[in-house]
Amino acid sequence: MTQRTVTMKDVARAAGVSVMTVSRAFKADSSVSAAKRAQILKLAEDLGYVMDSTAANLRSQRSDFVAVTIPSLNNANFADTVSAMSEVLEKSGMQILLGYTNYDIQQEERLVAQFLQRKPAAIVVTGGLHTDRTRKLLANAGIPVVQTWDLPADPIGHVVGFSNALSMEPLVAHLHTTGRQRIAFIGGDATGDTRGAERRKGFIQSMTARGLDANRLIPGGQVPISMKEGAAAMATLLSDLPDTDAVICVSDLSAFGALSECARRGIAVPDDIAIAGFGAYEIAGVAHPTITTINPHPRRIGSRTAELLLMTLGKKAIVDTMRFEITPDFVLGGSTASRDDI
Amino acid sequence: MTQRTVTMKDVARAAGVSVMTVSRAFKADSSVSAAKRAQILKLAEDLGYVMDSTAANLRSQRSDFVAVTIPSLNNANFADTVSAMSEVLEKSGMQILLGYTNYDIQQEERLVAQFLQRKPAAIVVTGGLHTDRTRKLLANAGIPVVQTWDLPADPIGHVVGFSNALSMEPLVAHLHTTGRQRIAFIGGDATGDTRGAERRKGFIQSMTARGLDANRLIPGGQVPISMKEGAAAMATLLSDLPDTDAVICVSDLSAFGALSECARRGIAVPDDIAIAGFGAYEIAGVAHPTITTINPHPRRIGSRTAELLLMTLGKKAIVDTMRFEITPDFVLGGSTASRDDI
DNA sequence: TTGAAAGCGCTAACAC
DNA sequence: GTGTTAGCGCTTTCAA
Repeated sequence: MTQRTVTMKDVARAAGVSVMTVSRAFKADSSVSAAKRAQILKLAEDLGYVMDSTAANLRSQRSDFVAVTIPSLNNANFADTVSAMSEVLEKSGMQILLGYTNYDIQQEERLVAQFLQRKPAAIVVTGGLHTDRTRKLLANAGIPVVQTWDLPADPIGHVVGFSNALSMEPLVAHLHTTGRQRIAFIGGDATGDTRGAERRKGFIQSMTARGLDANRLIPGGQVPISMKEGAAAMATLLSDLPDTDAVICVSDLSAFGALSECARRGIAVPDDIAIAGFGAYEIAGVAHPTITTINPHPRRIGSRTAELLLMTLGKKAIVDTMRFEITPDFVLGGSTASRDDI
Repeated sequence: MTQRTVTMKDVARAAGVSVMTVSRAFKADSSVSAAKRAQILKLAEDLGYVMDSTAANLRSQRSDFVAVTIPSLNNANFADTVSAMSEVLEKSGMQILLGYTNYDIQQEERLVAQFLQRKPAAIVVTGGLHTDRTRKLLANAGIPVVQTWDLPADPIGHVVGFSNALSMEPLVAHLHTTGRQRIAFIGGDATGDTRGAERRKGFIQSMTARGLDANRLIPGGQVPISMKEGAAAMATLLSDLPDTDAVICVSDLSAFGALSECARRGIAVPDDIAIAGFGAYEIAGVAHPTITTINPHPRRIGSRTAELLLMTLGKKAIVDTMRFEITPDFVLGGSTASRDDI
């Protein structure tokens, strides 16, 4: 419980060397004799020395961490993206500074401003919609910027994402070709969830392109639309538009809520109504029946982002921006089996 | 895209004042004239100035962030704890530096070491089991330490948690008094998940105290035991010990997996077998039937921790350690309804 | 209310 | 291989 913190100077004095030698002993690639290094590291450990990376970063004018903002901590898909990113980055000795925006671009602005004060090596944000000030801060930060989980029309820097709108097409195609005609959409109306809104927009486009009625839109409520809200929306759908024969939900969580509401009411899925989701969350593969969904490959988004950063950070200047497009995959579940198959 | 970063000096020159005045203008409580402050802040914004908190922290020898480690990002309960903590802390202008250990105390050691290099104002860890070096690092850090989600016998600093072992008692009591005799336990065997292990231990104690057989223990597999593993464990249970009439799962996620396995096999819950979980995850309230569970109040753990820190950080020295015990609540669901009720 | 000087702990740059 | 000097951008301290 010593109160004065042990500094490099203390270690240097104890080892009878200069602080510079101690500094070098802590860097792998330097030119300290092996014996001296071992002695210094041992001594440092005994003294309880902890390097002050605040000072190191200030002096060297660089840091070994990447700032990342996600909409919500409590979302397995974003968590997977961050985990995968982290696994790649930590191999190069980099860390992630994680923050969440609560699906609020004002909150994002505050977070980005705070993060930039810490001088990260790069910054990764989720989505392509930001406040003007956030855009300005990011553009002027002088570090690599990556926007993920989206394909912004007017990107700030690098992009690793997919089209949320186009991701709905395989679902609509599948439902239509398996004989569904009156297809509804749950969610995508929540303020802040731009990706959900994009998916609803894509649903409308795909329906309209097929000459199907795209007006069966059920609001999902507060962002992030959860299981309970999915169940409530399903209840609304069943009472307002009882002839609906299929429903696409903005995520698997709401789809599971919808599914459980059907179970509760004794409505057969997929016989009476087909249900599809988005995200390929674990529950889609475990629910009974399993839920047809779209896998946007969250881990791939994370690892591609990390690889991109490792490439870029080697360079002295930000030469040009890159754009990685991820292709979401259709995942067939029991919840949309065609009636003929039953 | 200017490459040289704008510093306080640049702002000072532009405003025709000293850097000290600029510095003061950025602190709320200082003594700069209102007009000058407004002018300086405006100028700073125009120049794209971003304060370097690396330098500020180094000079002032303090920081405005709290380091937090959790076992996994992908866990709604830990996410809730962090969210609640964050909401309280940000009112005092503090931020959270979040890292996850992947349920591995070696990984935790690395993370704690890295976090301490950044000189956080305090550090919060999940659980009470750490490597010797982690304990030493935490004890010597000279900052408040909080262990959460557990009640360690030999705490390092403050504690905000509950007894995972004792949390099983209400479940066993409930199942026993509603006529269940042959009760199994799924999970709690995964290396790294000490809280799961504690719950299994508590299950055995509660069963033994009632003179019930506590040997129906089904391994859940890799940590964190998920829905799929819960389903697989249920399959094992049903084939190995078919006369089992109730099962407690280490978490609601595995409980839901178990429930869905029963649905798949046409086994009636709770008629043929009762299922209970732990954690009061959203799915427990949405599944059909709803799942009986224990609510450990993850948000309360987070907000209590944050309040404790705000109290402590005001003081100059760490005076004495505090211990907040959270009381988990029993939540009755349909998955354990007594047979007479059916 | 404002400014000048000093220095937080470390590393870049250069010397030997 | 090792040491010396200077200084990263800010805030503490003291003076005016």
